[in-house]
Amino acid sequence: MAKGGGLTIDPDSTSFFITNKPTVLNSYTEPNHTSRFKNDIMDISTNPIRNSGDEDVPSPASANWKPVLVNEMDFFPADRNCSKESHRVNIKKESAQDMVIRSLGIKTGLNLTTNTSSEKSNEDDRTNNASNKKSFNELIALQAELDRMSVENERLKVLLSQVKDNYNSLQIHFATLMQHQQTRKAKTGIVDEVINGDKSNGGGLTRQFMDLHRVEKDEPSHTSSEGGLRDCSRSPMKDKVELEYKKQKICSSSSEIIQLDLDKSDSRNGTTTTGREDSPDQAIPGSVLNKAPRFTTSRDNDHQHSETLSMIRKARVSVRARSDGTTINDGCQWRKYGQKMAKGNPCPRAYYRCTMGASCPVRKQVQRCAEDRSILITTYEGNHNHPLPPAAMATASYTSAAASMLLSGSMPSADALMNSNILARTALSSSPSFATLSASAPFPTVTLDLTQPNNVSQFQRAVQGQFNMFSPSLPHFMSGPQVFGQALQNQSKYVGLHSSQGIELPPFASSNQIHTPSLSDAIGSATAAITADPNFTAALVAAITSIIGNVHSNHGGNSTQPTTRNNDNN
DNA sequence: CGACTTTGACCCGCGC
DNA sequence: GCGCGGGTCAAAGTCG
Repeated sequence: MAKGGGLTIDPDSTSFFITNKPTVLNSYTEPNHTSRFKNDIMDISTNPIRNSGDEDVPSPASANWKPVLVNEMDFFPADRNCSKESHRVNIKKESAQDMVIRSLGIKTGLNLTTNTSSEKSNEDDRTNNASNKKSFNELIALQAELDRMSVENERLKVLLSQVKDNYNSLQIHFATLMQHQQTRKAKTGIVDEVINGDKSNGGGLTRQFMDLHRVEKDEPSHTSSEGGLRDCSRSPMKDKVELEYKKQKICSSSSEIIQLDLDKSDSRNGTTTTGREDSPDQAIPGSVLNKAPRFTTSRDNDHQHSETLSMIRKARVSVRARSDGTTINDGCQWRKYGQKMAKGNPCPRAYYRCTMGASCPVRKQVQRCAEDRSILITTYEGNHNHPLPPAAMATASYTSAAASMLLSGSMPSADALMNSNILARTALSSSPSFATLSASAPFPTVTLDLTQPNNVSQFQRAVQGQFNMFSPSLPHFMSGPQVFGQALQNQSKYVGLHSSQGIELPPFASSNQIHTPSLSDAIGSATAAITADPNFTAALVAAITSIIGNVHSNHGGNSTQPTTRNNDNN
């Protein structure tokens, strides 16, 4: 954003950020950037009558007219249709404003003039009316603006509520999978790689998730043999029926298992649980749901909780982009604390730590691709514990959007989020090449491949389409101004201009070069920002793992998984 | 002089 | 238990 001073954007192209709240947005506004929204406010409140020839509103034909810097969101899509020339916007607004005033003028005019009509001269009346009307115009305009913002606020509240529901659903799904695996472990006593994962706090847990669906799929066939291990008094047929029921229950909705997990975390956090008020324990007597919680102790839950946190902490976002520099300029400050030669890659891997916060845990690894050394692979890990600078915030949208697409796909409902098959399909269909999930990496990793211009273009289109739909399943932070910053629009338009014109995007600007904004930089800082939201990271981990698991099961454990790729390229 | 980079040593998990 | 590899530490060096 700050580095995008030279970036001018055609205002017609900012069509997909119309749903944000203006007041919040302004808090992210850099004062030296033109804001159409702020201009609108100023036009209405301080300068209601302005002709197209006014000096402070340069005409597009004039020499000093410049395209509008799209540094903020435009909340008035109706205005956008005629907003290419700012003075037309003013005229239109004035007309609409006058209409409002006229429509209200009957009432207000009577109130203001009836008491004075018989006591003052016509000149006084005209003077008073003029001044009253002027101030009243301002009041009316402000009131109208306030009303509009209130409506927008209400709409955003509804949207936020929907997003919260979606997030809860995702969390529930995650907890379900965890609990299901824990239950199965407790039942069968099978010692597999999951247990190995317990020691490694991250890698094994990933595999644990990847195995979830495979295990689930194989469960019926294992039931007869494992039944004796679990409980000799239970018949295989009974186990099978209960397992089938459990599978259905897990796939369809939340359960007591989930509720217990949520309650645990809630009590730990000192917050209250939203939603889930049913008590399936009584509702389904004798079902496996009743028994399932008994297989897991509080110690197991604690361990599971720590595993979850660890996994969340280990979730990574990787970006592949071309760059000549040693690293990408992503808006954050990094300190190099190590460098190692990684196996299978002649290029050293550098380790960086975020130094913007006192004890910011965010780290990133930078390594050149072995096959193509012009490609720089940057992997981010951890959550920022400090506010991100505008330069980093601005570009956060891209990676966030990529992850969002993986999370939400095109599905508008929370149920869709629960359906990881759809998620996987969406991940395949909507982002087949520029965003991939790593199944073989030790940690769940989202990889954005921006080395191909087509990918950039595709990514930009997908992001734009996603935001146009503004799916309710979009994570809540995705709707915030911290993500949809003004420079995002700059960046997106920048990308759009280049991609649409078939011009290859500039390579990564290195930190030690004169910096010009690029999508690659945007991605880099966006990746850093995406990790700033632990809730999202948790949801991301859940979604990724569920996708991986479904792909795993859908392909019957086939190793050739089209949605996965090892971003290590080793 | 402080911030940052370099680089060898060290720690730890994992596979054999 | 041992070796390997990834990740981190910390002292020394470098730079502005």
